[in-house]
This record gives sequence, C-alpha cells and structure tokens, in this order.
Amino acid sequence: MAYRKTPAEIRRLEAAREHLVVCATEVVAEVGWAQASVTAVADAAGIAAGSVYQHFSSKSALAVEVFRRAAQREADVLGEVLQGGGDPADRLRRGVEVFARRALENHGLAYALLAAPAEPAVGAERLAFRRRYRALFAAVIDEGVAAGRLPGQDAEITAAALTGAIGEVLVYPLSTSGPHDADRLVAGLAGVALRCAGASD
Amino acid sequence: MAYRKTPAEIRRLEAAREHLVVCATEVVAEVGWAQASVTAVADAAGIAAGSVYQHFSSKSALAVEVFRRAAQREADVLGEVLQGGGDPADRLRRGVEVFARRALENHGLAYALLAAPAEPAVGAERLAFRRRYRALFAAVIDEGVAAGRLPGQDAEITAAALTGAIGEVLVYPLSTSGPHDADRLVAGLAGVALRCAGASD
DNA sequence: GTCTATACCTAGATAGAC
DNA sequence: GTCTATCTAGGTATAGAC
Repeated sequence: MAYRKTPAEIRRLEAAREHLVVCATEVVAEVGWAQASVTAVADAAGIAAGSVYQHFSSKSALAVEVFRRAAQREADVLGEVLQGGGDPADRLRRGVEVFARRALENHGLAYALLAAPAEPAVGAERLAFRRRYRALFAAVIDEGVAAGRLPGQDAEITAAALTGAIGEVLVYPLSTSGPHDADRLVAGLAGVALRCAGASD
Repeated sequence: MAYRKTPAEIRRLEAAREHLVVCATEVVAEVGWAQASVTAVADAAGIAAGSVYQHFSSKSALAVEVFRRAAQREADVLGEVLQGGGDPADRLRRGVEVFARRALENHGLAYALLAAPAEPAVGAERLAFRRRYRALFAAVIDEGVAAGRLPGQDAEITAAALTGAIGEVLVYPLSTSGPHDADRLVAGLAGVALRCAGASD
C-alpha cells in the first residue's frame, strides 16, 4: 500500500471519473435529469451504484459536473463566434445560427441544458450559465450600438430577451423527436434575433 | 345519513376545496413547488394532511389545479388586452406591459408559473399554457402583418420568441426579492418586444 | 368528514466483504 | 477500490378511531 498514489493510479482514477461523467451525460441526454438516478447512471458506466461515491460526494455534485461540462462547451463555441471580427450584427446572426444548429443536432442534451426539469443544484447552474450567455450577447450588442450599427437600447434587456427567445423557440422542436424543418427554423430564429436587437436588415 | 348530499353540504365541500386551493397557491408562491409538500399545504389550510385526499386524488392533481387557476387568470388578462381594438402593435405593447407589471407585482406566484422547478405534471401544464400565450401573440402579429403595420414574418416563431423573451427578462428580477426599477424594466421589455415583431417605432 | 398514526415506496447514501 | 446488501430519510397515500 503506497503512502501516496502513484501517477498511474491517479491517471486511472481520473479516467474512471471521466468515463462516469461521459456516461452520465449520455443518460441525461436520453432520459432527462429526473430519470437519471444514481443506479441508472452507474449501470450505464458499468459500475456499481455505490462506486459512484468514489468519484463524487453526492448525486448533485455529479449532475452539476455533467451540466457544467456541456454548458461550457456551448458557451465557448458561442463566445468564439460572437467575439470574432467584422460587423457586430453579422456576428450576432452567426452566433444564433451556430447555437441553434448545435442544439438541434443534439436535441436530447440541449433540452436537458435548456429546459428539462432538474434538481435545484442544476437549476442554479442553469441560471448562472444563462447569465453568461446573456453577457456574451450584451457585449456584441454594445459593440453594435457603439458602432452605430444598432439603435440605442438597454443591452442587458435585449440580451436577456435573446437568451429567452432562443431557448423558447428551440424548446418545442427539442422536446419532440418528430422531424422539423431545421433550416427554416434557424433562419426564422436568426431573423427574429436581429430584429430584437434592432438590426435594420 | 342522507341518500344524497344536501345543497348545504355540497356548498361547504366546495368551499373547503376552494380554501385548500387558495392556501396551496399561497404556499407555492412563497416556497415554490418543490417545498410545497402535502403536509405544508395542509398546515397552511388548517387541515390534516390526510384530509387533502378528500378533495384531490393526488398531490399532482392539486398542483395542476393550482397552476391552471393562476395561469388562466394571466391568459385571460393578456387575451383581453391583445384582442382589443386599435393598432395591433399598440396592443402588443400594452399586452407586454400589463403581463410584466402583474408578474412583478406578484413575483412569487409569477416565478412559480414561469420558471420554478416543478413536478412533471406541472411542467406539462406549463408547456400547454406557453403554447396558449404563444397563440395569443401570434394572432396579434398576424393581424399586424395583414394590416401592413408589421413586416412579413413567421408569426409562430416571433410569438415563441416573445414568450421566451418576456419570461427570461422577468425571471431574474422575479427570483430575487431585492428592489428593481420596475418602470425601466417594463419599458425596456416593451421596446424589445416591439422590435422583435419588427414594429418600426 | 376529519383527525392521528402509520404503512409504503423511492432513491440517495453507507458498511463491510472480497 | 469495487461490489452487494442494507440503512435511512422524506414524502405520498391509506386505515381506522372519533
């Protein structure tokens, strides 16, 4: 019994934890938070329910980790597009398009992140990330206003409205497995988002 | 023991049920769905937990009734304003203003209706009512487009965006008890809603 | 019809064998 | 470290006295 963990042990543990998070994410994407019990997640990862507690102190802690990972990826992608160069209104359009496309391509996970019923800890995380999305939108709107490309407005309110609008427009398609015309939806959403910010085009 | 209930008995029963619904609504507005256990609700109504089942077959049934009553009131008020006469864009603005004011005046309940974590049955009801709000908005937008007052657009998408935008803009103020500048918020929200629909003004 | 007391179920968390 | 088996808590729903 080593006094401290060997590098190999550490790596193996981290890999196990990683595997657990990935499997849990898949379960959540498929059945939602409410049905993603510790047992279900452990089964998916091929370990015993009790072993989950080797990696996370509680079910909530695992759920929060799952949420953060996935939401962070989307925030990164959105930020990348919104903070690029060129016309702010154009960046806004592309940001909305990219966000919507990714959500539609991965409905289960997107629905879980945006709207699915979840325990309080995940709900709090969701609020936090919505604030981050909002901040990203607010920044590009402020730029557009400063550049005279968008009319004067309260960027915080517009950004919140954008966040809510995108979520709501996506939720119905996301919550059904039936086919929907993605192109039409994405174009319509981008249009309404631009109008929201007052882009003339 | 009467063969069938006397009118007085019926009235008393309905009053008791009514009282239960009202008290449950207050509890939900104060502590949210998750904390509104049968015990808590019964305590608030001044009856025993078991007696709740004299009026509702399950906790879910009671929760759904509470949600429906409150959401219906808002839908009625919103419909009243949106379906009045005069300029469609003007009606849209007033509808948003009225909805937002009422929500801000009654944050607890509004937050419960719009966003608070809830059991699946209530979640389903929430989706249903959002579709109704959306339909109300879509109707006035279609009118505005037909009258040439609003630019051509997919009214369903715009209506969904409005529903989401209003909810999101209100959620943050609603979830905090701290003071916020209601007038500024309402004006900003009305502005973004009009832009959303493409109203030039 | 309403109360008290309790049965029961679900799901998270833990203990101890291996 | 991981599994099996179990404990526990919280909350819905029910049974039986009054």
